[in-house]
Amino acid sequence: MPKQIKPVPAEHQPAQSDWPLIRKFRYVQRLENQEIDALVQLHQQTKTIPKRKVILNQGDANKQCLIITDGWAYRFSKLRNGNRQVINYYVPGDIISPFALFMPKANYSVASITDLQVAVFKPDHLIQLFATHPRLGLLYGWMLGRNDALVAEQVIRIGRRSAYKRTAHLLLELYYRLKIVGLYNDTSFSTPLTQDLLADTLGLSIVHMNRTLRKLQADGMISGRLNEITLLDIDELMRITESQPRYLEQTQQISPVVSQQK
Amino acid sequence: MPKQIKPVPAEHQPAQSDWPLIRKFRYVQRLENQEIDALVQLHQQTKTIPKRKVILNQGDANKQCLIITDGWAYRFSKLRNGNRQVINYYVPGDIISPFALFMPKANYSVASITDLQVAVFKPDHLIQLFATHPRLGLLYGWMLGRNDALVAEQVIRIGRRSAYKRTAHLLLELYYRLKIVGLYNDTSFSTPLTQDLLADTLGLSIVHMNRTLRKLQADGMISGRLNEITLLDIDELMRITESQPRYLEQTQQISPVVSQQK
DNA sequence: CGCTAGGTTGAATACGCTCAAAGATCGTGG
DNA sequence: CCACGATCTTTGAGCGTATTCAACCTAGCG
Repeated sequence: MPKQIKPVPAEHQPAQSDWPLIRKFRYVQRLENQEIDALVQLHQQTKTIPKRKVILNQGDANKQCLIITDGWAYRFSKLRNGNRQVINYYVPGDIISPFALFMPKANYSVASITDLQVAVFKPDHLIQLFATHPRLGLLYGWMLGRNDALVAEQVIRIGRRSAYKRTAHLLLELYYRLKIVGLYNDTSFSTPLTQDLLADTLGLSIVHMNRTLRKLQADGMISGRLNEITLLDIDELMRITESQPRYLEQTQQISPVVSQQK
Repeated sequence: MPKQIKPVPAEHQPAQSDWPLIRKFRYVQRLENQEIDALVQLHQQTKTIPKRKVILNQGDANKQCLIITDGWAYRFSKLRNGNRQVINYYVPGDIISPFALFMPKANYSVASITDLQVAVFKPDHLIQLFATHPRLGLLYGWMLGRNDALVAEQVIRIGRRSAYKRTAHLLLELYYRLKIVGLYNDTSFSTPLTQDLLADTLGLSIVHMNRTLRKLQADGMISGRLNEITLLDIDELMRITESQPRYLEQTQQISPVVSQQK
């Protein structure tokens, strides 16, 4: 039973179309009803995946795309010595295997953290989706670009930031991502993360991860546990981490009018 | 005057179509002549960019795509304290701003290392390119997926690998990437990298970068300077870094036959 | 031939790691 | 409803990898 905060309704859209992915798209782009319908189609087939399960192994065939509608997952690589590195998280509205249409095999493993509610679609489905709704193709591309920025940000975090700033920066990022799909509560949000997983995300040891979180707490930056964390001083967090959620938002209309594609 | 090793000719293709980007695509996919022609079109307008110049600033409008045909560049972010983190390199055959069609603004800065020879095209050009040649759309998607793997690999490198392994791993990656576009010589390749730039790529200090390179040399793993480096024991390098150039290659035919898209 | 960017080396320091052990918390079954 | 096990969190102590500071060396270029 996922303990997400109840989503706040977006604008005024029929309940059926209130999937997190659609919410994410509508956050950056006005959608026609037709387009919304087509995206709802993508959510036709749903499936549940138990928590703590490896969904995809490095090298597996990329047979399907999964849209997360509830729960969290992560993409990772495991080294021989047992070290694990988390590349990115998937939260509601994110697609697992977004490149399935283009790449025959998965380059990295993916595992669920919580029980997962997903919509399954065949990669091929995208071909006709984009042919029928070119703007959705552009939105899909936007999503890929956003994912790219997310991973680039992860590089910067672990490459040139101290443990303290890494942690603060990631927490901010998660806050903003969840906010976009409505999974927040003022300056609090809930996560299924453990310190262990966070450590493997930020390239730190568990011990140091713990000490860093304690320090953020002692400094009055955060409060609560990971399962329900509150950012106490967002301005200061933004300042010290030099965060610019710009890479999450890009609020301009992507393509006011797309040239008629035939 | 870029001092690249002279490319070896790929298969048996007219000289005009021997652009690195096309070579990269043909490495993973058989192309029809029509498709090659269309890609050659993309290279119509060329341009030279001087070395050590910032080509794109974080936040700049993504007005054009640049295909590198000669030279190196890198994408990076600069922090307030002066720290710089390199996210990825661009070598011949790579596209700068591949998401320009989808994202209005650049999320990160890009700078040239060497003098750059580039082909310039308008992002919009891709729309009709993909409409006319759907398989090129898939190849473009493949390229984006490959870039994603490249950055993910960078995360793993700096997150959970020692300085020694990071360095070895990056050198191997560069070797394989250059090999695909023909810029290699047995187990040697030339780079315009400095230890300073490498350090900012791998999240190390210059001093430690230097010591690490010295150690790799002392261990008989590499020889020569960065401007013309030789990998002396590729098998061993692959073993200790657990490298799997799979993420660069994915040699399967991406889409034997694409369903007719109208 | 001197300047400048880049490379090299030594020494002291620090950030984060490992090892070790003890508390907390939560789910589950008796 | 309590007890137990499993997972997760916390804390202490010693160590090591990589950092910083400082200096000197080297090579290419004008």
